[in-house]
Amino acid sequence: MSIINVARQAGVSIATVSRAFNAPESVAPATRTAVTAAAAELGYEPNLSARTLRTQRSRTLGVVLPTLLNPVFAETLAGIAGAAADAGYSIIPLTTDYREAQELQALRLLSGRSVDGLILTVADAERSATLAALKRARRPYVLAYNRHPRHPCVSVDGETAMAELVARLQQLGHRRILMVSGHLSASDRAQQRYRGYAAAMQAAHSAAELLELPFIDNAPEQLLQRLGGADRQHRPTALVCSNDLLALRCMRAAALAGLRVPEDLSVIGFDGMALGTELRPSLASISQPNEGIGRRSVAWLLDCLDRGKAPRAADSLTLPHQLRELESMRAPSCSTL
Amino acid sequence: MSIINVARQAGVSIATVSRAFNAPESVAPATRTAVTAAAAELGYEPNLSARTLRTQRSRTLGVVLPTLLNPVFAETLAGIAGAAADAGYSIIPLTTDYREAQELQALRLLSGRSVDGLILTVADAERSATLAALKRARRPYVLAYNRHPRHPCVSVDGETAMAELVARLQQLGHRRILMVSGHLSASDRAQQRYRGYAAAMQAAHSAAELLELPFIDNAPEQLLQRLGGADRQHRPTALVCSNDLLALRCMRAAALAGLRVPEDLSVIGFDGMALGTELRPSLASISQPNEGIGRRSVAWLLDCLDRGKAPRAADSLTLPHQLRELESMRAPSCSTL
DNA sequence: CTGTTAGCGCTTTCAT
DNA sequence: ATGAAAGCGCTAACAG
Repeated sequence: MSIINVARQAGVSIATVSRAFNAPESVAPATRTAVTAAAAELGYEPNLSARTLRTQRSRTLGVVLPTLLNPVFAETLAGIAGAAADAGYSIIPLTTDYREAQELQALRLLSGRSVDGLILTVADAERSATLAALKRARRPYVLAYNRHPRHPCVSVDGETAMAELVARLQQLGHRRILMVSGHLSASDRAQQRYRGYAAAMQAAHSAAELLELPFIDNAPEQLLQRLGGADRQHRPTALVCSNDLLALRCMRAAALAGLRVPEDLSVIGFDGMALGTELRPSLASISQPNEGIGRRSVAWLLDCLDRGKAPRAADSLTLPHQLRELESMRAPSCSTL
Repeated sequence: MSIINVARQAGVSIATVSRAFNAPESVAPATRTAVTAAAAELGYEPNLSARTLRTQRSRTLGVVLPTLLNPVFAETLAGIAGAAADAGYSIIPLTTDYREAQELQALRLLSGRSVDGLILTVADAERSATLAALKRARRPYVLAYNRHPRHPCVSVDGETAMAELVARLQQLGHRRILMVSGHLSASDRAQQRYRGYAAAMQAAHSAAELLELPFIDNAPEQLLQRLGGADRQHRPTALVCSNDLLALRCMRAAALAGLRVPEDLSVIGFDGMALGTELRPSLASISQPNEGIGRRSVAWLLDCLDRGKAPRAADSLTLPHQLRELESMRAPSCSTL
C-alpha cells in the first residue's frame, strides 16, 4: 500500500499525493479531497523509512536514561513520551544502569537509527566520553537532570534546593543532620546536592557528615549501626538523602532500628517521586517536576530542530523545585535533642 | 558517509561492502578485513532507514502499555528494553492511560514506522478494537499480562493466584476478607483476580465483598468509612487488593483510620512491584515476574519473527507467580476477631 | 568470490 | 496546480 496506489485511485500523480499530505495548501481543494478520500479508502499510511531516507529526518528522538526501575526516570520518560507523541515524534529509549560502557553502546545503537536528536541523563557530564562523542557527531541533544556550563541542560538547582532544605531543618531545631547518598563519584547530581548540604551546614556552624551507601541491599549495615547506637546525643535527628529511593531505605532502616519517623527521626528525600505521597508516613522530599523536565527537554529540542540549530548550553533551563514538607519531616521532639 | 564511500576506500563494490556486513562468510577474508578497516576509518554506520526500506524489516518493536507511572509497567518496559537491546532491536514505547482511543492512536503512529511486531497490554482483550485492527493488519504481536484464549499472551494465572492467596488467608484464620479494586470493567485482569477471590471465598463459605474505588485521590472516603466503622465485628481483618498501588493506598487509609498494619489489618497487593519490599511494613503481594514477562514476550516475538510466522494463541505462556508473604500480612490477632 | 543493477517508497527540483 | 524523473542508502537477484 504505497503512494502509487493512492495516486492511481485518485487519478493523479504520486507527486500530487505527496503534496496533498505535506503541503496541502499547494494543491487544489478538489484534488486534495480526492487524494484524502483515496488514501482513507485504501487505509494508506506514509512509509516513514522512505520519508526518512529521502529527507534525512526521522521524526524520532533517542532517549538515554540510567534506569526505569527508579520511578523518577519512569516519570521523566512518561513526560518525554507524552510530549514526543503530541508532536508526532517517536522515541527510542535505552537504559545504561549508570555505566559509561552502556552509554556508548546506546549511542552506537542510535546512530544507525538516524534519530533527529537525543535526550539523555548521564552519570557525570564533566567526564563523559558519551557527550564528547555526541558533540563530535554534531547531533543535537539536551541533558535532563545533569547541570553543566558547557552542555544544554534542563534541570533544577539541586545545590540551592539542598541548602534551603538544611536551612529549614535548622530552623525547625535540627542540629545533627546526616546526609546519606550512594557513591558520590557515581553521580554529578549527588555531588551538587552534597555541596548544598555542606555549605548550609557550615553556614549554621554544624558539622557536616556524609554516609555513602553501597546501593545493594535493603537495610545497609552501616546505616543501622549509625542509627542504632545507644548514644542518643550523637544520633542524628534528621537524615537528608540524595534521592527518594534511598530515603525509603532509610525509613525502613530506622524502623528496624526501633526509631519512629518522624517522632525520633526526620527523613527527607530528593526527587519528589509521585509514590512518596502515598506512603505512611508520606515522604518529605525536594520535589522536581519530573514529567516537566521530560516535556521541556523535548519541547526545547524540537524547537531547535525546527529552526535547524542545536540547543546551546547558554540557553539551559533551570526549573523550579519545591520543598514538600510531608509527614516524614518535622521538628525534633525534646527527647531526641 | 554511505556504503559508497566505504566501497571506494576499500577498493571494492558496494555489494561487497554490504555482504561483508550482512554475510561475512560469503566474502574472502582479505576483502573482509579491507572493508572492515575502511568502515572503521570512516566511522561508517549502516543506515537503518535504507535497510528497512529495502528489506521491509525494521528491527524495531512497538510497545503499547497503559502507563509508566505504575512501577509494574516500568519494570515490564525495563525487561522489554533489555531483551530488545540484547537482540539488537529498538523499541518504540507508547502509553494509553487505559484508553481505547489512545490504543488506536498508538497503532496508527506505529503503522507508519513499520515495526516488525508489537508487545502490548490492553485494557480488555475481549472487546478490544485495537486487537481486532492488529489481527486485520496481520501484524505479529504478543499480549503481556492480558489472558485470552484467542490471543497470544504472556501472563500469570491471576485467578488461581488470587484463590491461593485467599485460601492462605483463611488458613491463617482470616474470615472477613474484603477485596478492593479499581473499576472492574476497566481491566480484564482485575476481573480475573476477582473471580479467583470470589471462588475461594465461596469455597470457604465466607461472604465475598468487593469495594470498587475511583482511582482519583489518595485516601478514598469509601475505604475510610468501611474501615473506620466502630463495629469491630464487621470490620475486615484482611484486604486483598487488585494491585500494589491500590494496596499502598489502603495501607495509608488504614493508618489514617487508626488501624495498624498488620496487627489490626492485613493488606495484600498484586503485582510484586520491586518497591514493595522497601517499605515498612513491607508489602505482601502476589508477585509476578514483571521484567520476565517483558523479556519473555520479546523472546517469543523475535523467535516467531525469525521463522517468519506470527505468535499463536495456542502457544501462550503462563509464568509462575509467587505469594510474597511479607510484613503487611499475618494471622489476625485475637482482638480483631 | 565479486560486480552490476533494479528497485524499496518517498520528496523535490524542474518543467509545463 | 500538476507531472516527470532523479535519487536518498541499501539489499538481493543475476551474471560472471
